[in-house]
Amino acid sequence: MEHRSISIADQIFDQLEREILAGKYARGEVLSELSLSKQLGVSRTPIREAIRRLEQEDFLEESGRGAVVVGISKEDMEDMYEIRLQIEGPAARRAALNISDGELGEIRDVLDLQRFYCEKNGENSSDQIKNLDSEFHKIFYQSTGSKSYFKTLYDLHKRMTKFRKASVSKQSRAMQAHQEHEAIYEALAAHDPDAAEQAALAHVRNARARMQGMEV
Amino acid sequence: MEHRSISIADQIFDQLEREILAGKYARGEVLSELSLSKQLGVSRTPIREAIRRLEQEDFLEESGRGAVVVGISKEDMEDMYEIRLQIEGPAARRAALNISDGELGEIRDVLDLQRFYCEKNGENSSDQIKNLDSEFHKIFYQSTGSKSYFKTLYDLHKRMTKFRKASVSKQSRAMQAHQEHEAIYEALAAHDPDAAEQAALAHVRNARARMQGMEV
DNA sequence: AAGCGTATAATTGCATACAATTACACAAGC
DNA sequence: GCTTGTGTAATTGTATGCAATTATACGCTT
Repeated sequence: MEHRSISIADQIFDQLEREILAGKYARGEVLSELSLSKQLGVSRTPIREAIRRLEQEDFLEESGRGAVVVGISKEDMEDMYEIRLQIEGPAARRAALNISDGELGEIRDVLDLQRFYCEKNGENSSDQIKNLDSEFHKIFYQSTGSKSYFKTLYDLHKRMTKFRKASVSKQSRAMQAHQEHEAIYEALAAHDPDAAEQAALAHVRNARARMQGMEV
Repeated sequence: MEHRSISIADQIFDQLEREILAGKYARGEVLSELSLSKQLGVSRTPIREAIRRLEQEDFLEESGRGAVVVGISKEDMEDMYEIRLQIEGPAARRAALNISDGELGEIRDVLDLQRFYCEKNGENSSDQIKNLDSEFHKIFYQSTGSKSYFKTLYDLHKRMTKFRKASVSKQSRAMQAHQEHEAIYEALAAHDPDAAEQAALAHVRNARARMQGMEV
């Protein structure tokens, strides 16, 4: 084999990351190795590894007693939107030029599912919509063909997801975001850099506007 | 105490990161937990933790047999310069407005030392100059007062450092970079956003030009 | 009642043992 | 000659034990 198999530590890292991004843990909440290990039925070692990696990602922060969940301030959010407004245009241009048919298909599937959940508006639709939102941006950024654009933008996106707990839960806003995603998709499918840039920037601007109407 | 004390794992993480950035390990080289633990005289546990954090930072990559040092392509470097050109201007403007006297003093000290090593051009001046270069950018980015600008730009800078093995070793280029740093310092000390933006962008452009004349 | 010091409980840091996986070499078969 | 299979060595994955650090509660002093 070329790669190590998926370890317990990997699974726990993914799970904790997902849960943190989903807002399961309040900011400032303490995660202790021992309690997590008892709760999840594994030893402290893989838990420890997952926590350390999350600390490295700045999702957790060490303190005297356990790892605490870090919060994001509204100012941080504004800064991240500002940064995205500067680099997401060129990224969209690249994506329009480089995106493959396979990637377009993946995005198409994601968007169809997203529309489904938006219209359904069921019990846990909110989490699903947020996951699909991440998936959309992941493929979009990957299609730039640039490791650095992808890493920079996707890191920002993950960070921002943590803040958007309640934001996308309102159906009208979720639908609005979905339609902006569709516009980006159209531009990418047409391999039109100008349209892609415009659509991507409009999406960031609108997302920022939606965020600003919220309380922290 | 509020914080955990500096652990062996932390020290090893710092050391390995520094060594990787200094180019001690060739790209593709394999770091095994056991050999590192024997070599450094500690158990595998802290080694393991350091390696996992470095993997999280994309400096190492897991493979079937140990963690391998990841390389950076010239294309990646170009992309990172492109990204920096887009966000380093606004960052410099913020820094000019927000920087404290304390931070200005720290930068002053770093630049004086850097000049010293540039003129000395001794045996291991190259490593020192590179460390001071990182230190300069670290303080510079911190002085934006924005966590997100700092994280985004400093991440990019660390990544790029890995590539610049031989670049700053040439004395003339090191001195050139130093003078560009001085120009940024002047603008920051004068709290002049326009000048800071110009100086920062000029530095990025020149660094890119210096890089482009190199072989991979 | 407020502050300080100590004892104790909880938690992390590290080491080590063992299991499981993976890679590698070498030989057999086609 | 190339592939395939097997055995062995090397390496990682996980659990656990113990030491050390840290936080917390409680009693003492002022």
